[in-house]
Amino acid sequence: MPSPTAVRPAGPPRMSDVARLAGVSKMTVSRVLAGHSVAAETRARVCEAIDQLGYVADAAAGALSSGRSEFVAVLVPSLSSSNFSDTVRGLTDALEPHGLQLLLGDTDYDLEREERLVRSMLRHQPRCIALTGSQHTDATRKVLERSAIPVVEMWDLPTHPIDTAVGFSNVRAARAMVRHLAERGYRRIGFLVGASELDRRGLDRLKGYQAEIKALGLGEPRVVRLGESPITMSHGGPAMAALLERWPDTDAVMCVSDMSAFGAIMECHRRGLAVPADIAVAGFGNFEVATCCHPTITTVSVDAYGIGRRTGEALLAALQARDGGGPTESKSIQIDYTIIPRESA
Amino acid sequence: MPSPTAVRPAGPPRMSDVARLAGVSKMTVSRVLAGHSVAAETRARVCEAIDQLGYVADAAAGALSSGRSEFVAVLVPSLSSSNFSDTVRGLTDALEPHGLQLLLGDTDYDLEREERLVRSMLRHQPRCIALTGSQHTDATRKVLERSAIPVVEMWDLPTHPIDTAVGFSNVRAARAMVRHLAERGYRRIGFLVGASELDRRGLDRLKGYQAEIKALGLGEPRVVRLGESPITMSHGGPAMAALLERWPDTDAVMCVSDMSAFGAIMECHRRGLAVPADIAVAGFGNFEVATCCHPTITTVSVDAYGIGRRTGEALLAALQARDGGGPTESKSIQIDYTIIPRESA
DNA sequence: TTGAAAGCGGTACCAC
DNA sequence: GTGGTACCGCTTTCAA
Repeated sequence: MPSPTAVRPAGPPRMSDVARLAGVSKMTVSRVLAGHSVAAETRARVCEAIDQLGYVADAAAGALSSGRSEFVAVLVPSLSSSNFSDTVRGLTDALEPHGLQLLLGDTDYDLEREERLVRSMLRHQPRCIALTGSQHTDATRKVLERSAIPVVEMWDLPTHPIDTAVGFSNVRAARAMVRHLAERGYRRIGFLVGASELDRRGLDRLKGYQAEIKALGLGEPRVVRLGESPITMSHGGPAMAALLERWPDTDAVMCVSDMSAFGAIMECHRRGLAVPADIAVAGFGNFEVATCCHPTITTVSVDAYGIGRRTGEALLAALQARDGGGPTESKSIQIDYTIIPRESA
Repeated sequence: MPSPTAVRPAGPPRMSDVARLAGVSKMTVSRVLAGHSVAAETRARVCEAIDQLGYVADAAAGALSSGRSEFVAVLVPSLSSSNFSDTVRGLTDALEPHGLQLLLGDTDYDLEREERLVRSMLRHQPRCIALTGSQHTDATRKVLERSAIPVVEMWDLPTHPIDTAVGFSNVRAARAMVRHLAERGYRRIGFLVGASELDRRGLDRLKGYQAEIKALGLGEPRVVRLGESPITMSHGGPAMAALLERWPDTDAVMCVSDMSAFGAIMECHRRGLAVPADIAVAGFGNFEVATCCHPTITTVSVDAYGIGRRTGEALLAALQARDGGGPTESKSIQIDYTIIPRESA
């Protein structure tokens, strides 16, 4: 025996329910929610009704109706790398206060997967999107262009960014580290990096290493390529072993990340090699392990959080420019990096 | 001079555009997209039109119309902890093949923030939601109940789960580790943990430590509470220092996580203490650092990925049960943990 | 300051 | 197998 007024089967309350309870129209409820001007008394009644019903506005309906979602799509290669989770935090801090909701995905260093994720996220009509790196499939580029939303590429400074880029030159950062080691008197410098072609930032660091070794006339590069991205702590040990096997007289090792450097140092401990007395080790990224490890690790500090923060700000600026009808000017935003000398090199 | 056919201002193509180009109705396009039965030839024409226009279906419209989104809300305390990012990966692997999209948020170990995020995510009408831990504000519980979607709590086995739980007893796991150390002959066992009241899993481990120390008659507990969650590598050093200051004759230390244990071991290195000869150290979580560190760290291995995976499966089951009209049976799913003896203890 | 009507872009449902 | 129609829940627009 259904009561004559209760027609809807059940389900959560709707805006019309709130309106009825408050004795106003849907529009007034909508205005209260949007923070538009409504008589204080009316507003109070509406708020009370909302509370009483536990009303939660449907974002999908709102997005459909207004033609704008509150999503920002964000793609990083790996969520478990502290690098990228710091970047995500920066993005969150920049965007959340503006009522934007991150739609997060990890590509697992796989460009095909990136493409799938981009497509999937685009279905939700994000206001803008942040990608990591400058390498994307042609299809990804095309679909992004067609979507016509602001795009920021992070962690790199591509020569031809899709739109805006926030990052630094991994090539130059690596060169700076080679110079640092050379200035300390090291001459037989090796480099440990992953074997995968997918980690462009790692490959850029390798390229920088090779270039500077050549520029300084330090002989043949001593490169060990081993393991998959993301490079983790387990990488450094075997890579260091391989390096010492092939070039036993190596006096310094640069690693593609602090994770690898840590593994390398532990391998030295196991072999009874003193760091840096017998062999110096340098990392990249200034991860926490670099400061906690014994010895502490000389590294390149990159402001991962800042990359996220600046990316968020760039996206906001692009959205505002768009709303204001202003020109969407694309640019490259350079993030600083610093060599941090510590005990290991 | 706008052409007479081009009425819409611009914007991305719509389903009606695809339909017109393919010479079919919107419904047929919709069916093609949904994989329903459509004549092969018709389907081909529609697909071609989709390709040609670069059409991307609007998920918000679909969700509104069908009354079901493809979102799964997921809340973890911290994205940068490898524990939780492994869990997220497990969830992704379980849910993505079913076309579900993760809506990810990190609470930063803050229950108020969790409440805000839950509210915010609920606006998107997620099909279900996974939370971390068993502690939530009353408002969070209420709003979840009202939402009437399946809820899974991860990483813990609450006595009164909201709905379903996937986890293990942190109390019992910690007790097991105390027993392990006692069996190895250690008697003056300390415990390092964060000072915050917010990390319930850490506090449960502390509780387990205290209970087992008492049960075994190992004297007064030696507890150092220091630092904020999430506990990172930087925690262990100062905490170890504080412990040795207060109880210099300590012969073994349990840490709330491997991160802390690593920091503690490095502190021992700095002080010239041999691990485990002078002092044993045990961790929790079986993080990568535990296997790479020298000495390798004795720890409690927890299947973080499995928690995510099982949670995803539980959510899928709940959704199916719901669709099938079956009863939504709530339950606790127990995840295994194992003591892994290594060099450090 | 408030309300009524139209419609956002899809899908469910029922005819054909 | 395919098309027409109503409608999901909200915001826009315009009128009162």
